[in-house]
Amino acid sequence: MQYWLMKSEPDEVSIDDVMSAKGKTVPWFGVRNYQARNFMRDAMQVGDGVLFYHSSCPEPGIAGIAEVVSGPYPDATQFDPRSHYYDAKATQEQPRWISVDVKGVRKTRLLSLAEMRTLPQLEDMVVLQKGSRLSITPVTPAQWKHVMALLKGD
DNA sequence: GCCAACGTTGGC
DNA sequence: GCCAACGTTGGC
Repeated sequence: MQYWLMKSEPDEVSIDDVMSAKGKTVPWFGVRNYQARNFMRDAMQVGDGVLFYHSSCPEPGIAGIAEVVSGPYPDATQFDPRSHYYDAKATQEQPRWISVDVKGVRKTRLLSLAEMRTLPQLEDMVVLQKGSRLSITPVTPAQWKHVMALLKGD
């Protein structure tokens, strides 16, 4: 059992989109970075906890709690020429990119990036490190607990 | 829109 | 394998 922070642009998939999706579950598509892909492929397990983070938006920050509900499988968008995420070098036989399914647990108040940066308990979070751009980053149990406590009831 | 930081590509 | 050029991310 591990914990992750996963970034999504709310214009594309917001926490509200997840909570209103069928089964509150969405495929995590569009990851096109090998490090992030490898986390999904090699480390993530069903039941892992996810901090759902809104990025590239007016108020970036943690917007909800989710969980991993599938193992890795090929990301369908890599095969779709009309998709923004199309990858001509990917084939059905040899896919390059993968998805996992993520299920919304609950929407929370926004724990903004600015607030996160004020919390000493979170200062070592990978996502807060200078220059960190990875869309999927590990979260320690202590960090997870602290965020859960902060968002309890919100 | 700016720009720092990082990732990828491709020539050599 | 090196590394310059270019592309992307993402906060501000």
